[in-house]
Amino acid sequence: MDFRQLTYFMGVASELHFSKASEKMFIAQPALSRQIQQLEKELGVLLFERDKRNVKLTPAGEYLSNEAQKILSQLDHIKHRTQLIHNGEEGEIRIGHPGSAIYSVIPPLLSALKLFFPNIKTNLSEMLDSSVIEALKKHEIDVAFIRELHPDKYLTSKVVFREPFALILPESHAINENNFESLAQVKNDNFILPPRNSSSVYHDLLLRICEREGFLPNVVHESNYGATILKLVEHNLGVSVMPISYKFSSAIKVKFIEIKNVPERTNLSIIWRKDDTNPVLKHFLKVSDSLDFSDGHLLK
Amino acid sequence: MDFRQLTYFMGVASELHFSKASEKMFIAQPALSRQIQQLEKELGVLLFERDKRNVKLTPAGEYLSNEAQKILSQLDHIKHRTQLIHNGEEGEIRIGHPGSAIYSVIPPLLSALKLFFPNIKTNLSEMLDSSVIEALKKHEIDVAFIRELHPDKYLTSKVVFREPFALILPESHAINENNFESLAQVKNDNFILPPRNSSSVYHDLLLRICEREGFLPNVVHESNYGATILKLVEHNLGVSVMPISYKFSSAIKVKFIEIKNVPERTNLSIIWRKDDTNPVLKHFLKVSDSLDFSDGHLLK
DNA sequence: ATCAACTTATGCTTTTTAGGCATAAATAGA
DNA sequence: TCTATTTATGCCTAAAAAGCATAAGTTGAT
Repeated sequence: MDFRQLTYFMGVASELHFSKASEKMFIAQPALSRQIQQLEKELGVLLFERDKRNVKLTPAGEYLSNEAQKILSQLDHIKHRTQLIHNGEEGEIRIGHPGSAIYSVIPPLLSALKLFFPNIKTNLSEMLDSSVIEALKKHEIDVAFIRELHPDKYLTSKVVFREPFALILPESHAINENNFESLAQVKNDNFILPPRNSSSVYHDLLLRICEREGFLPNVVHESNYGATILKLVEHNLGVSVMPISYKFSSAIKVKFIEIKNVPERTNLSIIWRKDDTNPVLKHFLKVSDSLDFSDGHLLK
Repeated sequence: MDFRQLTYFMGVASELHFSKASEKMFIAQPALSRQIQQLEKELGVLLFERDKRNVKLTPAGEYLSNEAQKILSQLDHIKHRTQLIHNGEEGEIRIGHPGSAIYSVIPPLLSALKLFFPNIKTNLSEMLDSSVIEALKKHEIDVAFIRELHPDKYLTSKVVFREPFALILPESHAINENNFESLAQVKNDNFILPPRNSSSVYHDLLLRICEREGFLPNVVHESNYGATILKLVEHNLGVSVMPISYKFSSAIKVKFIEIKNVPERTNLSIIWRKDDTNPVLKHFLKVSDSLDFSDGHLLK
């Protein structure tokens, strides 16, 4: 049973006339007759009752024509969707990201993606930098945002966003936007930071700044999650330094004071498998290229 | 896109290895490679990523393999059911019948049909003899039970059941099983019968009997429907003569007295289109042939 | 009754497609 | 570097499909 035969069968079934059907399908009538005969022979089923004058469907033919109709249109549909997927216009992309990215690049990126590729689904997983590499290699995600880059043979990455740090203070803290001048002013405060091993960027950059200011921060609490750190600050357990995009996290009773007049910035990079040929990824990268994540642009 | 190609594609998709797949499907590996290439070319879609060492599905190939799987098994199913229908083991038969047949041949016939052909559906339409011929010719029904035969070029019929008449009396009537001897005893009663034009059998047979007994029945009500006649008798509006199988209609307050000692009988025939090739009909006729509807057998 | 018109089936030939074999090309691993 | 492995390509053969001519059967008109 061949799709060609099935198509021919549908032609005859709708015309109930071999000659007319053969014209419509641009083949000679004997060829058509024989294809139908073959189909009937293969099935062991008479599909048409024909005398020399009239052609009509048998009950089995009736049934087959209904079902074949469905199958053929399903097939068209599948063909079409396969092509969409090939072109990357349909599909899913699984994105790993640090919590902070939710406050910066992710919203405009998803909007743009939806706009240009309405049939691409996204699947977001918040994860720590330390899990991202493994998740990519295990094919658990297709692309990720990451703050800290480790060169890797199988991965490619690109910086997409660069932002200053902010000093995070409890509402009641004496320092504010107006009287803040440098980190030296909090040299005696307790600090809450991510653990050194899971995220060396903050540490190293912060240490560099502090070093210039002539002190070492006294870390009394550690947490991997930005939201947790914010809560601890809110409860007066210390101060912190975080990417300024956390300002948009609607954290309450906490002050964000941009640390200006220092060169240090934190990067957000996008990272993916070098050999990933999924066309959806290409579109994702294209869309993220097209957006302007330049410093501050998204932080208004 | 060809059914064969899809099957080959599924073979490679499940093995992810052209050579192994080709062995499993008993064709040479180059032939298989080429068929996949053709499919890819036709779709304009890369289905496998192959380097010289590994073969894996692209996202589009992944999608297609899921869908093709479904399509192929659907197709198997359809093939099978088409064959069942061809063999008459599946399908529907639409049966026209007079109300009375519900009390005689229909129950055992449907049971037997269900037993031997569990996938044949039946569709019963109660109709008057006068509608049956037209309904058959319009293909509204496939077969019918009928009391009165009119020879017809396009129809074939066969008597399947023969039964005596019964005298139908209201419960209060003086005559009963014991004192009944002949119809002459009700010669002065009012009669309720079907109209002469719609069903001449009762009339003609009844008139023949009455004639022998030396009277003419006085018809005061007419109805086409047995159930109606029984109701009228129940309400003391007259007496009637009907096929004895109405005894099983659970009519209440009505007496059925078999008219013995007369040769007249009413036939129930089965009738169908001579040229009907529907295999379900063949089975239906075979089953009805196999049942013993001999006089009285079903009337215990 | 015969003939013309029409419709599907069959015989034969050509064209197209599929499949096989040998082998190239490429790559991983010893 | 060599071997084993695996997919792709060239070329030929075999099978299948399609075309053309025409047979065979049926209907309806003259």
